[in-house]
Amino acid sequence: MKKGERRKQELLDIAYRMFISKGYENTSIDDIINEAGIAKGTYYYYFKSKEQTLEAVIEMMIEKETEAAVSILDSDMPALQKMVAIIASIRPEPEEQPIEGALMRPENIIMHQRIKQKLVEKVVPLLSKVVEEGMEQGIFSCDYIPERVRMMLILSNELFDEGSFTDRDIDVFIDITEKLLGAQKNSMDFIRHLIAAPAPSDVQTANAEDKR
Amino acid sequence: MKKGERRKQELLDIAYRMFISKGYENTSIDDIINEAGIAKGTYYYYFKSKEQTLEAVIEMMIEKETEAAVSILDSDMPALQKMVAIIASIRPEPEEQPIEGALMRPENIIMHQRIKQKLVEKVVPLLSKVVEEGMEQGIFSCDYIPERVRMMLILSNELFDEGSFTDRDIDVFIDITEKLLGAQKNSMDFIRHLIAAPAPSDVQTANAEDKR
DNA sequence: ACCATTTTCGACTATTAGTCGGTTTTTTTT
DNA sequence: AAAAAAAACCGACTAATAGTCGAAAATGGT
Repeated sequence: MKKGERRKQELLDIAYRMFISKGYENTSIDDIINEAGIAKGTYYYYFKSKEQTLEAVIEMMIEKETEAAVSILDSDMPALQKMVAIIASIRPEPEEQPIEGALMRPENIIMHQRIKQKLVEKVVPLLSKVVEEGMEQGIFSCDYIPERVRMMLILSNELFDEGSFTDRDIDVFIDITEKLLGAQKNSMDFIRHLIAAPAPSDVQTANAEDKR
Repeated sequence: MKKGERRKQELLDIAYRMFISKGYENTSIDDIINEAGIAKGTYYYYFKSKEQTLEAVIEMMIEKETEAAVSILDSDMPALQKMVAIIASIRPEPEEQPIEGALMRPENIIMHQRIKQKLVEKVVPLLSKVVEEGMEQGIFSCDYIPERVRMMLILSNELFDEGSFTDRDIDVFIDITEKLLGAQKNSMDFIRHLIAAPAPSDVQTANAEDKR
């Protein structure tokens, strides 16, 4: 009952790596089992189908990405800072960025799409909590919070996940986010640093800046 | 030089119908050629690959859907009315709605995604023109028009293409669209009629809060 | 009638997801 | 420790399917 779990995790890790690097469609079961050094039957002892493997892999990714967000939520920073931190935490890590933007390549649309969908699903309640806190702190002012948060996330996903966005996109996105949540003009300028910046660290400074 | 064109169109029509009704993934080349009564080789004489067939089918759909929009643009209604008409014209026809919401089913994500993407690409310039006209008419007031229009379309696609949206979603979408384009409060309520049929429009309360 | 071009054919290959009955390994029971 | 049961594993096999290829048939101009 223990060995099985380890094996399943091993297969999951391999699948994860291969899906990311070569894409879901371009990864065959044979690829996976060769890498793992096991037989076909063993693979299907652990997974009902390739499809289901994808499901599990995505589940795993989302889990990993949201657990950081949850701990941020439970901390006691001010709402805006939480927002910064959470949004930063759900941006895909560089290692997860498949080579040559493979995630955006046509053959990987499925995986990409699913990840986005699940991520939104998971993050909406978290960010909604933050917005509620922000309302108490007088930073935000709006109704229908989950719906608004969801739209914000959808927009951010669709606009910025693919590499091709402009400064104008960012400007408009900030503008609309502020209006969406009823925030002060320019109060959400920190978003700029979360998106475009090739600079690695500096998540802390984001908050420092918007108190002008 | 004539027969070929007809045949290609015929295959395209068959592929279109089958992709829509059974989904892209669930339609095999054999399905198509059986329906058409031709041999494998003939099919591949006209199409390089299944993938490329999908490309052509989508091209065809988009073309059909946008040509109506273009003629609306060229007419001389007031801007708001044009907007209504164009948005209405790009909503998928019932016949194109695959059975049982097949377009949203996982196996059809690819096709669905591509259609949305291409449609946005095509419609952004058209609606941008309308918004420009609307600005001259004093209805809208904003900068970065194409970016804003694009966001509006992305949101509408992601929110309303799948069946699962609420009245709240519509309310927030209207609110945000007005703010996005700098339109008068409630001036874009007509969107409600373009999206959902069932609900009576009494749920006006959404924006009552943030009037300041 | 002849040739070139276009169109058509269908058998064949290659890849791949998934199945199945049996074998080995591990754990539990006696 | 032996036997039984359960878990983990094996790999040959099936079925589906995208795509290839060389040859045959239709077409059209001269």
